[in-house]
Amino acid sequence: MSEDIGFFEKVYQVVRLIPRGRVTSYGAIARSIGSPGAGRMVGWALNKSFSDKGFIPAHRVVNRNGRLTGKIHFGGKEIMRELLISEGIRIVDDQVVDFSSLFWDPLKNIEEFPI
DNA sequence: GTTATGACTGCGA
DNA sequence: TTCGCAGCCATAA
Repeated sequence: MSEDIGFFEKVYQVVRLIPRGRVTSYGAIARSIGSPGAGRMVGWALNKSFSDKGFIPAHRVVNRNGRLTGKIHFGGKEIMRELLISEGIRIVDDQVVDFSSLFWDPLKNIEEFPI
C-alpha cells in the first residue's frame, strides 16, 4: 500500500507533484505526509535525494517565508535561483516574489490524488 | 539502546 | 521591526 513507503519516499512523492512555476514550504510537506513538525527532515530528505534518487524539484521547496534557505545545498548559491527563474518565478533578495500567490498546498492536491 | 543533528515553525521579548 | 528560544519529528552515528 502507499503507506509502506518510508518518510523520505513520501517527501519525494509530494515534491514531485509540485507544479512547474509553483512553490511550497517544508512544513506544508511535512504536514501533508502526516508528520507535522518534521519540516527539518523534509530538507534533509531532499538533500539525500540528490544521490539516492533522480531529479527532484527541490528548488520549488522553500521555507514559510518564501526564502531560499536551501540554496546552499544546490552546489551553487545561484543554482536554486536560476532554476526558479527559468520556471517563471521571480526572486528578489533570495525570496520568492508574490510567494502567497505561487504557494502550492500539498494537502489540497493529496485530497484529490492520494499517494 | 542513547545522543546529536537539521534545507523548519511559532511565539515571545 | 529584528533577534532569540523552545518544540517538533525522523535519520545517522
